[in-house]
Amino acid sequence: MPQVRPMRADARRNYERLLKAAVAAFAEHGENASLDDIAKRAGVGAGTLYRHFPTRQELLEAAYVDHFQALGARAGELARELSPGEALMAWLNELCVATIQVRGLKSLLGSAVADGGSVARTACGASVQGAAARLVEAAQQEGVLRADLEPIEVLRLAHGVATASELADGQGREIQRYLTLLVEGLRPQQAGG
Amino acid sequence: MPQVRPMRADARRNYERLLKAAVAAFAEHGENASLDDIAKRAGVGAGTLYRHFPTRQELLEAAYVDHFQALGARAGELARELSPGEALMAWLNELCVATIQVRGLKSLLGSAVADGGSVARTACGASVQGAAARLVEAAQQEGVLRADLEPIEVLRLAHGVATASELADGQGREIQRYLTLLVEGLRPQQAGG
DNA sequence: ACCTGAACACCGTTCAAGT
DNA sequence: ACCTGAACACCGTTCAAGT
Repeated sequence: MPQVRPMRADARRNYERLLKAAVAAFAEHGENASLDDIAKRAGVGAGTLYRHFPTRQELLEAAYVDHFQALGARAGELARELSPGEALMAWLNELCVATIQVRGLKSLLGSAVADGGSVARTACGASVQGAAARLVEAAQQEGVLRADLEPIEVLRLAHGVATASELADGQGREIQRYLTLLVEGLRPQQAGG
Repeated sequence: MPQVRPMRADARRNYERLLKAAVAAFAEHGENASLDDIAKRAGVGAGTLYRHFPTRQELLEAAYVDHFQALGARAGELARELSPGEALMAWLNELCVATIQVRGLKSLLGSAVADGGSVARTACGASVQGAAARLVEAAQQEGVLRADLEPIEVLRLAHGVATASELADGQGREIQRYLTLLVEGLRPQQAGG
């Protein structure tokens, strides 16, 4: 393990200023917020931004790492409070709400579940995938979820539900309905089902 | 009805060149292809592009109108060849394939089913929505599709399935599987269902 | 009525010079 | 080792001048 050298004081301060400015800018303008503007807001040169965050993706991940961790932690809470099936549904619902309502988060969540996505093994992707794996497996053992589903497939389908809900009203009032449709299927329900 | 004045000969020629260049550029670089490059390829000034197509969206719609009409026509063919349930499934499958595989088409299909989308009442949006309405209603009358579904909801969910499939492999090998999951639901299948 | 292309504003990215 | 900010390339959009 190579020692991680501590940052020089000015570097550390600039890093934190950049992160703070990025969080604000992404929240305000979405994932395509101007990098130049972020550097300006942080009071640093453009080159300094690139030194700390060579790609927009890396800056996005750093800006949203708290959200990802919160989603992961939330899975544990729900698993303690609810039955496996209910916990999975409740968590997917919150995931979809965050996907739509937290500006800039959607593309990051998308790449966290994309095939070969660069985020897949970062802290961000890992926490969401780990949470999904635990909830999905518990629901499968209870027999309330198809056994042939991979956790990442459930995440991808939830991303699809969020996308569909976003098309419906841009806010997320249809998330519950579309999630239910996904779980129950589009075929007519059996009487007494 | 105001008479539509025929275009001046040079204007008409430029319009067609722009459209041809746009089709090629969108196919090559996706929906964000450079407008400046399109004008250059067409051999016209940038201003001429804006005169004919004031927004990127309008140029996109013009470039993909054939695809939309083909999708609409395809619904009729499938309705003649298959049962209502099968026709709907087959058409949604083709729709998802086009969503993923035809470069530049996805965002246009998205806005065609978005709430209050500007495309909703253009020829593009109308042909897809009309096709979906006929297939959905036929399937509902056969009793193979939930009666509480609006056609546009089915289109939105299909867009979600396409998105999920795109995350899976970028091509569409999972479309059939994810569509089936949507129709049958994520709950375990009943024995003999 | 339509076209051209220069002009402007904005953004991402790099890099020489500075500390 | 890190920072600054000018420089470059690229793009979208507008508009004065031209036919």
